[in-house]
Amino acid sequence: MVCTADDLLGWKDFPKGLKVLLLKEDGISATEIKSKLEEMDYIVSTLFNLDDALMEISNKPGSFHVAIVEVSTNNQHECFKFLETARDLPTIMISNIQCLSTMMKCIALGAAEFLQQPLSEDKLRNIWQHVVHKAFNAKESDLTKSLKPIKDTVVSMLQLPRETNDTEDYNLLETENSAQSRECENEQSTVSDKFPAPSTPQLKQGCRFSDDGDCQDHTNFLVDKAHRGIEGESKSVDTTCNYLVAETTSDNSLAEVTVTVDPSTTASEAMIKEEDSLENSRSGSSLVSHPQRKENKTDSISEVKNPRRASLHPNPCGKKSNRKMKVDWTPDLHKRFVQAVEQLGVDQAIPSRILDLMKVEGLTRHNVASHLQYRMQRRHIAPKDDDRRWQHPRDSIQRVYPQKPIMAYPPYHPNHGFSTNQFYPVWGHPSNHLQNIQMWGHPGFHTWHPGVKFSRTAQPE
DNA sequence: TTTGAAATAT
DNA sequence: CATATTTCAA
Repeated sequence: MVCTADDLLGWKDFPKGLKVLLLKEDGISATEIKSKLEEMDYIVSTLFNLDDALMEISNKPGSFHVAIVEVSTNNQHECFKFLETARDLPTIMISNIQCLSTMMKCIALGAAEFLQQPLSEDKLRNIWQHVVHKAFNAKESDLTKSLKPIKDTVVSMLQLPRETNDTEDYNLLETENSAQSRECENEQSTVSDKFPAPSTPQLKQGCRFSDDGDCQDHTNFLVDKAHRGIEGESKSVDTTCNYLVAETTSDNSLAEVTVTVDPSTTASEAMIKEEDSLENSRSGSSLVSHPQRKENKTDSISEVKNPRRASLHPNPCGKKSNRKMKVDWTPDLHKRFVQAVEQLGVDQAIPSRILDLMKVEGLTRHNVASHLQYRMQRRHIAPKDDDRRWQHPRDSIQRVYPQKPIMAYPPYHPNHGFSTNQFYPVWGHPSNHLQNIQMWGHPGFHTWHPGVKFSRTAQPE
């Protein structure tokens, strides 16, 4: 092993020490590539035929981080076999031939990338990306001994120093956000913590960390995303990142689009909502970043964090607000909320589940709970107006429940048109808001008693 | 630990 | 007042 988890701190120049298996029949150019890679501090083992290579990886499983395999017209079969055998090893195909079907087959068999020769330095230098990609896509249990340290390292690099100290940081985050636009290039000791996070239109800046249990740091988010397959199978490792974002279109339907975000510009999109802020441009409300105050749950690498960071960013306002910034419940955000609730049905519509369904990064369960409560109260006080605002004109997800609203209905009803203008969210028919309150409070209680008010606790009026 | 309601803050 | 967060008891 090049590096164990304990070596993390010592792993200064990240790609350094990654072990590369080079399978290439042409010894001369193999040597060339090898030496180039070694200049970049990769550790290269050259194998000249398939059998040796396969033996190497089977004898010492986990002893390579990445493989580079040359495919030619003659050895395709062998290459395919390699790919099939070495599924766990990120494998980069290199070739002098340009055969689409060969390329496709390689990729289909799991090749990480197909590179045309000659190989540029950049291509070679960046092969580590596939290792990281692999490390993050593999299930925790599948992480080999060689992959685990990689992941840990990357995690530690992405880890935010700011999470230990509280309040001070988020003001600086704001200032940073405006200016940090291109801080992505030279990361060494101060590794970027602005790793571009996926963002939704509502949440233009994807870096909001909450301090409670809902906190998902970027790393976790990425991992999570990978596990859910949201990001798709894209193995291409580029300098840009593909993000899947949800976009609310004008007709109120939720569409998913993939956008390509250049990491260097992502942050410029960040917008912080603050009372004095120069008007947030319309397009985006935004969640804002938070002070981190309590424990950091980043067990394994907690000591990696960089305490200097805090002092780097004096709090310009001297303001010590521990209070979280408000979440701006934009119509779009609210829409997602409503849809989540509808999908769940009233029985299941509890904050944590709603939160799950909403899939809005940075939003906390508390936010959702609060919103839930608030909306319910509103409903109680001013049912009419509010209800109107809740409805989604062309969105047929909503149903009218003339009778007892029971939950069991399919999650989506894409184009179900209603001709009535009596659209009310399942939980909130204006004339029944009291009952609804009762129902929300007591999911198990199914009898519907119009006009009877229930509440869990006495309501001081 | 999570929830809904109540208390507060902005 | 509106609307969010925080607190708190269950």
